[in-house]
Amino acid sequence: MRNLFLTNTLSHRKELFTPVHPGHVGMYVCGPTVYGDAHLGHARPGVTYDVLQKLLRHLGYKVRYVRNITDVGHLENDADAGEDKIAKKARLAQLEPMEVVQHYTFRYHEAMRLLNVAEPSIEPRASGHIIEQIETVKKILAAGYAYESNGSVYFDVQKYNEDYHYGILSGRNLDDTREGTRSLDGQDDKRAPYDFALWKKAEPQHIMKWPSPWGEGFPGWHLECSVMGEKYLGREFDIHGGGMDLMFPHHECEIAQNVASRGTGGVRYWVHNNMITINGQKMGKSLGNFITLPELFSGSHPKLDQAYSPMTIRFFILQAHYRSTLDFSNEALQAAEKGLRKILQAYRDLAALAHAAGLESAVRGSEGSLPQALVYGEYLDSVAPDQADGASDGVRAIFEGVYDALCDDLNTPVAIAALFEAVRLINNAKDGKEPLSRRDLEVLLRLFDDIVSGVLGLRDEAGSDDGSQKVVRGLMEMVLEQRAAAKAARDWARSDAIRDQLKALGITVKDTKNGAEWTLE
RNA sequence: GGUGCUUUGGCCGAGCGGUUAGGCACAGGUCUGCAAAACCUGGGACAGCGGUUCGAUUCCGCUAGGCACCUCCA
Repeated sequence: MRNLFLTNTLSHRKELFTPVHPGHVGMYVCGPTVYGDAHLGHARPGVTYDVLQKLLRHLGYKVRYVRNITDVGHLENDADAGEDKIAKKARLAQLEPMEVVQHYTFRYHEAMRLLNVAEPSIEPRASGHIIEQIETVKKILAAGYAYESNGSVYFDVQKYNEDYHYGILSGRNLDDTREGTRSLDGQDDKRAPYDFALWKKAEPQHIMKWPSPWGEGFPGWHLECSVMGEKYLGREFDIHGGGMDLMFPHHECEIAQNVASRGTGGVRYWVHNNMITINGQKMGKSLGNFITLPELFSGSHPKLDQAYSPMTIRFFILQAHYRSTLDFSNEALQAAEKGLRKILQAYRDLAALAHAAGLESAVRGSEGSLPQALVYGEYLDSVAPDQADGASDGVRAIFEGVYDALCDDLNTPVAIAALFEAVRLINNAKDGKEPLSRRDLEVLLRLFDDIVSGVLGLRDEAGSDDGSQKVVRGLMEMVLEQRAAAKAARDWARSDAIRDQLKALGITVKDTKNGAEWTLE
């Protein structure tokens, strides 16, 4: 099995990944709080950890991927008067909180499906784990790292910091935190401003509340991830992912809760993706500068010059390293769109070349030249080949370059650069300039199936097969025969008219040496 | 105020102590009835100032700009 290196936020350096249980990986990623549509920022962790889990599977690990849905406990702010985000949305929309949750959970799933993000193995909800959360609060109280106050329970950061290091993940100490913490009104129940809620007392008018030893209330936001991570992955598991903005306080609190309740931080590798920015500034709800995924897919936002397909968004994200900020702009998206098109076109051509050599793609259907998408929720179970024996030097270098890059802290941009080298080879072969050997074709096809389609999850949207595709192909063949006849008769007006009419339908026709080709936008 | 990150050609973005990814855009060429695509070739960058070094874009320091977290945020 190839070595995989990941940057661990705990140590601030790249570490060789070694799982707790050989051959198995437990991975937990913070999912969305479902009180609004997912925006471009949410696409980043979605895609990043999707690629990570697909790579892990491709390297031969059995992966259990847990991604939660936060449907209770996430407050507008930390003051006692802070309102639950979902309860607030429900109040404004005059809906049951669970209606809000249901609606946006569905919308989130739909956006992830379009982005070709595979379903997690388990998708637990905070509201479904109230009992477990109460049990954990009891444990922390029993250990002496929490206190009850007026029906709420708070984590005693000061006490914890005497025995452990609060700030181990984010690299700060309590004094820094103390200085920076702003004083908010209505924090009288807490002993210190940096203490955080494990259990919050519910006001009488609250809808989302549960009985507990401390009265009716609801769990604190940080608690769910500690509890559900332990429940499904064990007291010590491999990877915990999330956005960098969650590092503090969310993940810091999670570690503190873990240590206080079970004596271990619980996570071997903390992985954090960076933010997507717009005009150099973080895209976020509070800044009001975010663009939702449905808006991006339809182009319905004043900042958008056009609609961008889900695959364009996915490719755009993968062209930057996950730990760098990535700046949104129409120019960057359009460049990504063209680059993606180029890779997918080469993939089609590769499949055709391989087909001619008697080789079949593992991904596409048995006929036609379009590589088919992997079905949602599926991933290639084929394990990465160790090497590209027998291939030419150029192909071997590409093969190794791709795997080395992906295994080097998930360096997708470098892997993609190597794939563009392959595109050049494929194009040369297609033009008959420099034919690829059968073995080269075999290795490249396997690489594209495994990596482009499998791990990177880039699929050919135009070619998604829904039965009617076959009919369309037949019709196109007929139409292009008519046009070829017109051309043979040097009836340019007619041949151009056919091409223009097809163009109006979104079908681009290109004349090549081997006859006309067409692509659907 | 505290902590950390960052500054790469027209744009997006990798990377690295010595041979400087890739994509998009641009220019020239091949091909073509035209168009498009494809292919080939090309120009161009490492914020500024010092230092370490045989040699720095890469390491260190300073200056300037930008960003993130410290409050909810992927």
